[in-house]
Amino acid sequence: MAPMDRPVLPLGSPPIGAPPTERADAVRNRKHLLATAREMLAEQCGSDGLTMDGLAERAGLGKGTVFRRFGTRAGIFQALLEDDERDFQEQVLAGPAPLGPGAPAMDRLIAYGEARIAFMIRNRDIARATLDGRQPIPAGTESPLSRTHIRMLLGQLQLDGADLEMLAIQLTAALDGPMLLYLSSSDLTEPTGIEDRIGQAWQDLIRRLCGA
Amino acid sequence: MAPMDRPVLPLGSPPIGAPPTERADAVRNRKHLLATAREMLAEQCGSDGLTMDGLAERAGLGKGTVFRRFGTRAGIFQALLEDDERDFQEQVLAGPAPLGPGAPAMDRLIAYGEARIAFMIRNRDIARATLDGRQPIPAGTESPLSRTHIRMLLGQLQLDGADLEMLAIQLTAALDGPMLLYLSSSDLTEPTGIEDRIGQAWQDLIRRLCGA
DNA sequence: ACGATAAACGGACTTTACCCCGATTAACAT
DNA sequence: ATGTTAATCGGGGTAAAGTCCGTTTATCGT
Repeated sequence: MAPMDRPVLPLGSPPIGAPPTERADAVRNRKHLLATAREMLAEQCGSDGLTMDGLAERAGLGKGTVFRRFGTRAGIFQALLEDDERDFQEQVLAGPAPLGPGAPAMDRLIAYGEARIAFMIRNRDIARATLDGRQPIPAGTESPLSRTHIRMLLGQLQLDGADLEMLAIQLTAALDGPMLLYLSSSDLTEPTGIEDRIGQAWQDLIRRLCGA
Repeated sequence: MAPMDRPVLPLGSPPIGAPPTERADAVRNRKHLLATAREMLAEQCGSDGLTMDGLAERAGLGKGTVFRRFGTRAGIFQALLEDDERDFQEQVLAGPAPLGPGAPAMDRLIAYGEARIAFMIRNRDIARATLDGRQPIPAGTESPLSRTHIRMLLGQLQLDGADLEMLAIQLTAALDGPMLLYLSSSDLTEPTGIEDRIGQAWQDLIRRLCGA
């Protein structure tokens, strides 16, 4: 018999705990499902109308596969949003200042807020569909990026005596909350320049926070 | 034939547009349903386990009635939360300072935040269950009180040049967001004194905003 | 009191999210 | 190449949300 203590993990991929690699067909199926989901969203204009059965059938796969990949209906939208966040994230980590590195922390914070607001308005339907009242918490997906990035920038400001972790959570909520919870979809669609208004308010909030 | 231009509205009750009065049996049934819902929540410890069929059966009513009264599953939790908010609201409007009137606006704002945080932690299960990703927006229920009250207090502060409506929305989000979206239920249950920590962060946030 | 009317009731029906488990197939070592 | 293993695939099954419409009942004018 072969020894049982040889390393099973292929040395790569996500940390520990998650299955080391994802089988090739699984990867292929996930991409295919996400692409199909986007098609359906584009055609039917609205996150309703995207049903699990419908998605499975259109993708030519079994219903079980869809659920194993995404766990829940909200999970699909979380995956879609995560996907859209990828290049956004790259702009933040390595793009031009002030969104990217190189500018003073406060300027980056303001720039990040404005970019995030635009992103959330653009993707408001998908973002709202990630919410699921019966699931414990939207978990990872919901702005681990926002929270982490804001936390980092706060650390570079001179805010003595503040609980930076908690402040980061509050600011993340102040950033996403309006689009996620408090402004109706029609508010966000109106040509009133609501985006600029929210952005302006964010800038004002940050400036006051910094005592400037 | 009787003249058709006599007033049909019984001169009272909500503004215009809504049916003037609610029939007696409708009122009775709503109260009964809410009470039954509370019983079920208390017994089964958790907002799951409260099903529309189950509620209807236990209340001895038809399913159609439940849906006409509350529209949706989330609607039940919104009604429950609204109900719980009633006495909270009274403390705010007419209770002792600094939560009630009589204290400086900043003190009231801080006191309101702390009270609201405690309230949201106490009712976190119900509050989260009011969220429904497929519905346009949690609508009225979701903190018209918070937003309005915060807006009012902001008006009493000397924040020149701020968009007070939008700032009120952002602060409402900063207040409810942590419990609603970003802290897991286990975080909120831990005996770590998380409540004080969030409250402290809120106080700090408000003080910085006011430049103090 | 009583009849007309509009609202509320009730439960069967449809749709959809989510579960389960036997069949299938990729990944890897020999 | 090929056998072994473990994960994936697939689709039928369950339960719960939400809809519909015929029936019942409260309300109000006479």
